[in-house]
Amino acid sequence: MTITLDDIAKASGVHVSTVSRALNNAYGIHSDTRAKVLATAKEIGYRPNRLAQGLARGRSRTLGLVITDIRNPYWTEVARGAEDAAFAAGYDLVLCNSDLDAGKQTRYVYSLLEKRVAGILMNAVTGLTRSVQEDLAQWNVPVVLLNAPRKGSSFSTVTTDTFEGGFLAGTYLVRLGHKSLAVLTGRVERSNLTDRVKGFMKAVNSSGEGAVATVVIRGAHTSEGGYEAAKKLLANHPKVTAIFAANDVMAFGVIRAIYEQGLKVPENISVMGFDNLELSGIIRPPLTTIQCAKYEVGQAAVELLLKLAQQKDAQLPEHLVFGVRLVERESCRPPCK
Amino acid sequence: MTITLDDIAKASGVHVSTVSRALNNAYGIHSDTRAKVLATAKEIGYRPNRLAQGLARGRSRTLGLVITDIRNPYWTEVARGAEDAAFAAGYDLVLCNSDLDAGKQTRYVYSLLEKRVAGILMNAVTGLTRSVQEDLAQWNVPVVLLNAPRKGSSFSTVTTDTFEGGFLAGTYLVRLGHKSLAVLTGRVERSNLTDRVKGFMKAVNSSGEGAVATVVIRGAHTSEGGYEAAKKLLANHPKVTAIFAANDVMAFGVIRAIYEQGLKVPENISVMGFDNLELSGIIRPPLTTIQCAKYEVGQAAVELLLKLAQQKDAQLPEHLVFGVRLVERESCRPPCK
DNA sequence: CTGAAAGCGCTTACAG
DNA sequence: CTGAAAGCGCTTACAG
Repeated sequence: MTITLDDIAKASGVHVSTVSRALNNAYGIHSDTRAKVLATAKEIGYRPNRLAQGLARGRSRTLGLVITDIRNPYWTEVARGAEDAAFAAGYDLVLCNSDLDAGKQTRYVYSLLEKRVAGILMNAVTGLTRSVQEDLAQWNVPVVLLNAPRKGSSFSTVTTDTFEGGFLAGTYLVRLGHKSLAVLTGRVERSNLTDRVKGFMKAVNSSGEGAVATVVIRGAHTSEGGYEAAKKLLANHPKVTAIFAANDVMAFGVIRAIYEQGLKVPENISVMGFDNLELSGIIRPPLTTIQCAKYEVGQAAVELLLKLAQQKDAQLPEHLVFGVRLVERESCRPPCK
Repeated sequence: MTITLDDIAKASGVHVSTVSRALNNAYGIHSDTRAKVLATAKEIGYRPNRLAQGLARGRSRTLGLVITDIRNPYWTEVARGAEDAAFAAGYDLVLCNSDLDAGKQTRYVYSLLEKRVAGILMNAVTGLTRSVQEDLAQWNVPVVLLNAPRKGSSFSTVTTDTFEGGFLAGTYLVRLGHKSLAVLTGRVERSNLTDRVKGFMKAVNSSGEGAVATVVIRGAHTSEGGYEAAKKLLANHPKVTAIFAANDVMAFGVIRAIYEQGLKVPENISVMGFDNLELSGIIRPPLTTIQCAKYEVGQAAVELLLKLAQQKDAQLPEHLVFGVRLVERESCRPPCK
């Protein structure tokens, strides 16, 4: 039923190995032969069996993308960039939502390995036990991490300068005159968030303006998480005049919580996000936030992965960092006295 | 370097075919043998080569998901539902963003076919030429479409009752007292949108209230598309008091355009969406919209796909339709006189 | 430049 | 219940 190399071989009167070479554009093939093979392949509607190809070559043209959750708009953008780059290179992308669950993450990784993927893009290896991480390194399949590099790790990374982003945010709010600031961040495991918090803290504490950002509240990095964290914050720390949410989605929840209390943004409380999602410019008030690469991160990560995959043996890990920029919109202003 | 069935066979003193049967839990294996094989497999860290398995079995445990764009939150939800269902069944999901581009769609389909996927989930087959569609049917791989069934098509579908959704929206706005309504919809090819517009029109025209919804403006089904369409509408049809956007994302853009004109929602103009995205309850004003299944659509589509894949030969197509429900929030009210 | 053969790592009738 | 063998559809040294 399905058409194989052998069918082309018979139809064009050459050996199957010659057909293979012609199709793969290998050296040492007479151009007439190649032309004939290509023509009959097209004529009889040949479609290569990628499974057989992968088995023979020892590697498939597939990439794995393991992220927390595709529903987080940040990852959605990253995924789109990754998929576009993969498609452009003739690879396809397997989507894996780990929910940052160690068990799922591990299962995904082994599943990808078993498929002999050409490379793996991952959110983070936090959650993978040391033994799984070693296993992963043993398999000698290129891995690019999408979070900040950890010292001693052998994995490459493509990421954003989140520390700088946090620093910009902190500097901006302090300049606006805020003295009592709060940070809403995600769970501890997400080192990314920690970096932006560190940057923010540094800006606030080193400003010499007497501003303080003692309040750090942790919640899920979702709009619901932001909402809950903000409610807690408003109840316990009424003097806070500016809130830095660790990402825009959390900021959306923060704004909702503030309005529910009968307060307004930015009149009563300033709110800043991080990520600059498309929607952040659309909601009201338009959100002041930190612009960072998302699509480009996914794209660059795939390109790096493919480059690593091209190389013979394991190489030194590479680290790519994208810059950030503050996007001033309407959700922040000086505190009212 | 990699561990194969043969290694297990040697290590446990049985033939490779016995190892295969033990691992696959086939009938007619002595339980002691199985136990021993399983134990040594685990001990030496065996990982099956899915490529070889797929080749031998003639099918891989992979599913393809071809959608317009993962960045559209509607598809994001569908994709997550699909991925969860696939993961639960031990399959993985290849993500394909077609942008509704005929060429890309075609390339994706063939790419999936070449990988011998167990099934394909697709946005729509519009864009595929008749010959590609026939080709697809020939391959005998189950396909589930995520849009309304077309008569004469042999593909199964899992979808939402968008006509009813449009009807609910129209009925609601007319009851509120609106006489001059507008619809903002997407490009013509997206039959889904057409159905919801038809339902809306029917409700308005059959209301007996003298309401009219003549204005239909087409734009991209993105927030930008909604923004542009609304600007045009506001300029040319100042009497319109209610706008039905074909999806929530467009509605976000509509609201932005209205505020930019110095008007307010719902004070001056009511706005309704369709989809009930998570963000629709978070923005201000919270959006009145039509709730429809998204995650569940993806999930059900994968389950149907897997069911079809289980069956021997081609079956009659199945059609699953999810119901809808109006979610009343704050973006609509009676028109001011 | 091309053919013949072995091999990639599994599965699955076929014997026994 | 288990072994031996053929086969899935390619690729790739090895000869010539």
